[in-house]
Amino acid sequence: MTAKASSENARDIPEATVARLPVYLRALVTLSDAGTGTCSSEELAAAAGVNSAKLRKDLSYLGSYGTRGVGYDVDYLRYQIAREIGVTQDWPVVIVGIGNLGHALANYSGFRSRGFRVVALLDADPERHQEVVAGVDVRPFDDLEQIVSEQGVAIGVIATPAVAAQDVADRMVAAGISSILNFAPTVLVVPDGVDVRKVDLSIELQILAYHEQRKSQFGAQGVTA
Amino acid sequence: MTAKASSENARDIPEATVARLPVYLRALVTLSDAGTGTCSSEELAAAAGVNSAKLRKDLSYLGSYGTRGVGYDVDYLRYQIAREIGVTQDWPVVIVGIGNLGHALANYSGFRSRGFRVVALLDADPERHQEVVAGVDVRPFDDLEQIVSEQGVAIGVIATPAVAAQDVADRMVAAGISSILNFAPTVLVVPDGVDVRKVDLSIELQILAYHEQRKSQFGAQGVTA
DNA sequence: GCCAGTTTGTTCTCACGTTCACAAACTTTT
DNA sequence: AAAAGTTTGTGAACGTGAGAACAAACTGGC
Repeated sequence: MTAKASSENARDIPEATVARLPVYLRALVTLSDAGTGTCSSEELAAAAGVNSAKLRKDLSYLGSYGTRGVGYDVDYLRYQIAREIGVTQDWPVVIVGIGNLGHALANYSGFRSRGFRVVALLDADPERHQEVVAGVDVRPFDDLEQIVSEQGVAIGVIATPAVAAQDVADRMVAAGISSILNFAPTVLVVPDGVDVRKVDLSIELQILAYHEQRKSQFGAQGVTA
Repeated sequence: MTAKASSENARDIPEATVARLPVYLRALVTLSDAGTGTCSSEELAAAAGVNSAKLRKDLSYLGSYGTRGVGYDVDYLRYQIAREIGVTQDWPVVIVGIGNLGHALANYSGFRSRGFRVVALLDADPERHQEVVAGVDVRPFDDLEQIVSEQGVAIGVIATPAVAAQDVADRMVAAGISSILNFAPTVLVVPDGVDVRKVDLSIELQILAYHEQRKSQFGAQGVTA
């Protein structure tokens, strides 16, 4: 903790905005594919499922890419957001844990088409090392370090059982990975400088259950997210 | 939009707190399994990966379940949180779309053990109707209405391709489902009173990519979530 | 060239969420 | 029984996010 390291940089995009940029990007891709050349903040906001004031404010953090009285050029804005997120070039990704979920992730076409390339599938179980999933063959977990350094991997995905997740994370960090997407239902402890995002299926259901329970208690009351 | 329907109820738990309750619950289950009878807010906070002041404030919305100078009774607090979330009894759930991801979800043991029961797997493709996944057989999507009404299903999971998701959601809502967990990369439009939560794999990766890109630009600076 | 219409970018205000700090309430020791 | 030590529950300060509202900047018609 050297000092207040922040705020030297002009562009400080709020976290809430960063989380929405990929949604806008997807909406823009859809519009572009439909042949739309220009769109207003109102249209794009509708496509992204947010309110237009919020959309305009979010976009204003990136710069002034719209034209007053006209709207946004779809392809131009699409490129600017992709550049800001950093998905104009591909990110190599390793997936560890090739169970049911790992299979699904390896086969998910949305990764490839959105700036990510699965360069390796790793599993500790030797029985799986013969398998080929989505055109990539499953390799021993011990190959991690080699793959990470050779391919310059910065992002790792953990799809192992909960008990193994922390060990996998430790090895990933030691190997040089600095961003982890964790599907295992565990809290990961990582050093400063390493980002972790978690996706927890049962937590999402539990949140729904909470609201569902309340709906049935009193008059219906939705929290349409 | 009839009126400001809120605030008639005493217990109004903030959304941010609701999202963390399942995390606390999981930590408590782990502690309980390890034989721990009592824990302080500091310990539980560490296990849940949050700061202890936040934990205490979150718990205070539920009531006063701790003892000053002592801490929390693990099993008692566990029950109270489970009751508040509504997972003391099982919720029947239907999963629509039995592709790779649907398979993974159907096999996910974390649902069953955390208050959810997969009562049906539905898919529009007749080729899949012979399959049995995780002990449940795959049935035609058209059986939705019957299953929902017979089993009293309130929660639906969408694991279809993006193009089908909105149609599935519409059918679910019409059949009486009022909470949807959406894995398809689309913005769903639903009536008031229906909750939607979305899990988007590629968006999570894109958020990581954004931070990763900034790390390599300047001095390392983590946003350890 | 001016005026009416449109749409962005931004300011202001309010609500929500986080963290600190401490009094209240309990246990243990003397 | 009083004092010293713990730990919760909460009030108050601070920071972040959301939405309304409007000025600034553009287009197109006359």
